[in-house]
Amino acid sequence: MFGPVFRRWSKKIELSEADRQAVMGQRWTLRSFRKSEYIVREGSSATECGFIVGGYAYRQKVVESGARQIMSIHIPGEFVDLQNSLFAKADHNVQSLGASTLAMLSRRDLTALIDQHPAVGRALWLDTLVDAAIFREWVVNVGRRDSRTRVSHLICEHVSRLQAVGAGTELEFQFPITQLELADCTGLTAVHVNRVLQDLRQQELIELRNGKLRILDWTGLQRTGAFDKSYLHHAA
Amino acid sequence: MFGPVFRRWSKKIELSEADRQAVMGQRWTLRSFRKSEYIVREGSSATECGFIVGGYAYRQKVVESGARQIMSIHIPGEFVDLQNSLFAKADHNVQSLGASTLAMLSRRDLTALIDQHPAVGRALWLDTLVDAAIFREWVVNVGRRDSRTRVSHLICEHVSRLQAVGAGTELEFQFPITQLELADCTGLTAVHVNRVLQDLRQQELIELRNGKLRILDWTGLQRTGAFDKSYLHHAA
DNA sequence: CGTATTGTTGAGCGTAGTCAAAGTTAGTGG
DNA sequence: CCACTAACTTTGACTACGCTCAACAATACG
Repeated sequence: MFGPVFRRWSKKIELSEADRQAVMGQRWTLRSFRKSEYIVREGSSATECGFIVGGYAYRQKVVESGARQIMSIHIPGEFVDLQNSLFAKADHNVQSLGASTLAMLSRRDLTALIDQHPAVGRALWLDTLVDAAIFREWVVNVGRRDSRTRVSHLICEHVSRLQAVGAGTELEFQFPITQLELADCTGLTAVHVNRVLQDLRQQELIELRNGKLRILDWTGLQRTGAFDKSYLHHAA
Repeated sequence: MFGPVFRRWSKKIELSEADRQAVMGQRWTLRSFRKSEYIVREGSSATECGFIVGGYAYRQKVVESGARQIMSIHIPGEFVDLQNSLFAKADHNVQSLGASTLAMLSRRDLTALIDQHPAVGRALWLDTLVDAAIFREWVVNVGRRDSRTRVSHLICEHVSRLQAVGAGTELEFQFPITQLELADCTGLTAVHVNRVLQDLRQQELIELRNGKLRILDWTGLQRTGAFDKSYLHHAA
């Protein structure tokens, strides 16, 4: 359960065995979420904070017109509502992408943990800095790239992050994202995403079907997506 | 010189007199930048870190096609390359908007300061969390709002942040942003920004001319920009 | 005073959006 | 296990918002 968390942290900071034990020794509560279920709601005061054990989750905001914009997708081992729980009120929503399981900890326990183990606090800080780098990249993606590049870039980022926590170099993942969600990630419409996906499939770059993503040409996909992973700050 | 910094921090965290003295006692170096001059370059390893004393700066990335996307604009009192200096390599550029002056500190001094004064470290962490909230809002702005709303929202954010550091409730600011820069903030072209600005002027919402911004109708502007400042986390 | 930068205008175009309907897959309960 | 339904994907025709290109005007600047 803690594997992905420590694997991620180990690339950025060294934790002592005591730090690790402290993290594992917390009173984590496992909670399951169904597809599209809300994990955190904008405006609520988060009393809990947690990381993903299985599945995916995304951050999201809904604008006046009713349109939704997704701002990031999170994978196992990542904390999803740290930012929200450190502020008085959550400024965005978090939803489950497909079904997911999270390990939750009370805000109180979390602050105590950070106080007693500064290295853990530092790790969490670095996490939020990487998160910020990813948000910046998304501004660029949505602001200055065409539809094909946008969608490809998104896929590249996701695959690259999975690889970094050791999901291996597999070229076939379970990725239960719908075209509507993909559209909300890229600032496009579902109809247009559909056309882009057909194009990418025809170019034999990827195949995304029935919640399963298959990378057919990883190099070509990175080229098409103008992807340079340095903003992810994966050591090595 | 430190006024805006402490004014901002005081809304989120309490600093002791010792903390404050420690900050002011550092060996800050003042540096001036000309319009559009680079403050940090992508790929460089930042050895210094600093905050804006006067003027503005923005974060930016250039994509393959040569297009530039601006990801945030920073005002006096804000730290601009904290994120970059905590990583091995900067993952984006920082440029001066108009002429600006920054107070710089070596990375080494900064880390020492944080270690000796945890409250200062905490304040900086909260800063980066607010930064992240702003990046998220920009993703939404660029991804899901039409051009008029986008430009209005950007202006609202800027004014709102200035007010928060006590630039008063003035309705006329010096804001030396060009239409090209505005376009790079919003993911539009300079030509289209020009047309949007004419529209906003005609609707008697704002007037932006010769580097001077005048708010004619603050309520109307917020409505047009679908602006809700809660994501800025200004206490009170 | 001359030159570079920025702002403005117009005409035509194209990427992505809208709307609507049919086809497909997944999920649920009888 | 099948039937029914809801969610998602695909297709086509048409539209529109914002882009491109190009030229000219105004402003800032050295």
